[in-house]
Amino acid sequence: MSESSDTKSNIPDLFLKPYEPKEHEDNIYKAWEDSGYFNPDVCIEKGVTKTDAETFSIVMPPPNANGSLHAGHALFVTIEDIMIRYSRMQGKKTLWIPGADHAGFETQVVYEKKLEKEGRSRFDLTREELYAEILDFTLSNKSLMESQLRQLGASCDWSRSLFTLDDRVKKIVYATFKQLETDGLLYRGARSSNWCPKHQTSFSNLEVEHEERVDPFYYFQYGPFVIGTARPETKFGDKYVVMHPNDARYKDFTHGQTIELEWINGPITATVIKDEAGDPEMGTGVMTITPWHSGVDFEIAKRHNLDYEQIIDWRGKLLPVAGEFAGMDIREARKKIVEKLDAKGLLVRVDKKYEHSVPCCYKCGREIEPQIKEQWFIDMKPLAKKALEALADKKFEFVTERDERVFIHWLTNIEDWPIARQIAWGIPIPAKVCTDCHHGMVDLDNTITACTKCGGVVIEEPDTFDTWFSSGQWPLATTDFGGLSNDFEKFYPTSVMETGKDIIFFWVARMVMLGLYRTGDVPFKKIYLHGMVRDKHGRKMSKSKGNVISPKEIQDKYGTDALRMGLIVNNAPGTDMNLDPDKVNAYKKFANKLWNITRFVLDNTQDYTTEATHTKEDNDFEETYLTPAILEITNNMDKDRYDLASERIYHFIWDHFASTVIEESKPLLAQGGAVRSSRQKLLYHYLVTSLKVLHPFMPYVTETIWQRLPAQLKDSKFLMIAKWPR
RNA sequence: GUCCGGUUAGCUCAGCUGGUAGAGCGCUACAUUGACAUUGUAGAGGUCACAGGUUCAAGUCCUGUAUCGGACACCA
Repeated sequence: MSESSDTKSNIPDLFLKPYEPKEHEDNIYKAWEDSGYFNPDVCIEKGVTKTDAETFSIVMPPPNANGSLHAGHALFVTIEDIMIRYSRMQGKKTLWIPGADHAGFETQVVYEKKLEKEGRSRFDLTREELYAEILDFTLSNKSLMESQLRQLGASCDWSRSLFTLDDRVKKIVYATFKQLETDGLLYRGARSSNWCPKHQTSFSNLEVEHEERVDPFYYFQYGPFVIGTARPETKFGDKYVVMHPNDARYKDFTHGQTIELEWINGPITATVIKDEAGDPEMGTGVMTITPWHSGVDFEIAKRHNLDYEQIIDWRGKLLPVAGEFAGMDIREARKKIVEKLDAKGLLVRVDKKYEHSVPCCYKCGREIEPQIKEQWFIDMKPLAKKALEALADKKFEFVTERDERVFIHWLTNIEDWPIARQIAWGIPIPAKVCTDCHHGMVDLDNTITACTKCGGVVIEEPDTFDTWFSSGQWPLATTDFGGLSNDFEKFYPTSVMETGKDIIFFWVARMVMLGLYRTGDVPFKKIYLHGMVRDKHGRKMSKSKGNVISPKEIQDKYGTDALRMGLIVNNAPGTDMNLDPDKVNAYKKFANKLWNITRFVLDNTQDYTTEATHTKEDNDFEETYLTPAILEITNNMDKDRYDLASERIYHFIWDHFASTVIEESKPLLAQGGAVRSSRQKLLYHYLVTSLKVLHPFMPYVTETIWQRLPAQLKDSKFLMIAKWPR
């Protein structure tokens, strides 16, 4: 072929070797980032996006900056990047704001484990020292985490990246804290709280897991009564005996009546309390109460204005009230106390198979010890009411409808939120506490020197915020609410909140409530919740099972595009998805298939000129197959069914484009003349369309190919900003 | 206890507003200097958990059963 120039004939040669992801991904990402097109302002500046274009924005759930990204991160990055790239190709003003989470308690736990390995302990360090060490640790992890986000192909706007401890965040969080006080929605009070004796902090109910257990249930003689308990170690201070007012068995006892009886460490005086909390069906229908170490008991005590006393200290050891058992760990004391009561003839019987659920620390599994503690609480009912109204008014919606009912249920039954944590790693609570009357005062400017209520001496609040309190305001911080830029006006409410369904209460619900509270508007219009990533047999990934698959190792082996496809195809929104390396491998092959398709097309179109026109047959062919395919794919994209869209694209390219169109083209191309040039035009059209619709899913291989296509075929320099086909 | 989901090919899962089943992997046989062995062609394999019901017609809607799982709440 004398007329083909050297440069032309070299083009297919670029595709001679199989597609090797590692050779291209880093360069492609760098080219994207350098182009500035991740930033919508740059897109407008350079004429890629129209000034009056529709806006599409997502706030990224900031990954914890305390380790490597796991498969769950890879999933959310993929879903959100698909949304973002699709939106950008549709010409929308598209913004994806990345960030990093200091992840308060989570990170402190990770760091404590690291300390333990080094033979150190958090309790050897001052708060300031611990904070400084964790900050170093977090910042170095943050950059590692960000480079992993880049490798996954996240087309987010790094110029707007935010860290949850940045001043901008604190400023908003503090203002919210103050406003809550002003509006009477913040209070400090003694309440039963979930205390972890290992981690030395309290938790909200969401951070407590309930473990099903079978334990012995002991019946003891308590004066004239037989009481049942699974927790003998709390019984030292029990001097109230409670029963239902209508329980006929105990009608001879009257409320307030005192009874002398022999107990663990000698004779005591007990008082009879008639309260409807006493369940006649449970045990003997009689119980003693330990208000300091049981939320329910505390409520009973408050109703009847009873005394309460701490029995177990903050480390889980018995206090002097336990007499000879003082200082003993409760886990050990339990047996010993039963032995002693048995020796005294007070053990009536033991039911060995008592099934119940025990509250445990979600992090270490240690039994939660309820403790009365002065705590900061937010009155959630008014906030929840607004959120429910906004949902009813369709201010926002759920993609996965079944989550809506779960959301409503939780908000309807919401409890007050304890927002203080007794840990160093977090945003300090800007407040003073009165040492006399325990009144708490928000003090943003550090100006309060005496109690505003009683004039007493105040001390600085040592606790930090629950990390979800600040995270709950993340959409405000990332869109620069109250700041100098006009991002808030442009991008709030954001278009979609995409995150894991495991944090629907922790995070999503609180963002809705706090967003509404501060701005009067919801933080996002749509909620897309994904499930958990499991191993290929559907088992939860865990280190102990040894079935953890890191995104990095999958990317190294099969490429980022293949990983993304493996996470998306055939995985319906909101369902748990299983990551199978064999499936990922199938998409590695697919990338290569596309690579070779390109090679074939370029090989057979070197004499193509843009003046070529379609024959009627080819025109009809496109109308019959290509146009409906684009329509169907686009429809599924618009319905957030990326699982269906990606599968359709896969089969369109492999079964239709490669197996049918290309095969049928071979003899037609050989005919030459108008038939040949028409086919060339059709092949190009198929190729360009395929690259475009596949790009949100497999951005690297499609962009790599795009960069190697002749300029005459392209409507933009980068596929990333090319026009979505119609 | 309250609520929610699943049960479809050997494995992992799709199947939208009802019309006698699909994908990936795996398996079997054959092909191969032909854009691609990271391939092609052909094929085996499913009474769609079970029992009733609605319907001309039910994985697809209703009721119940079994079984697995999840969320929330909670106990003495």
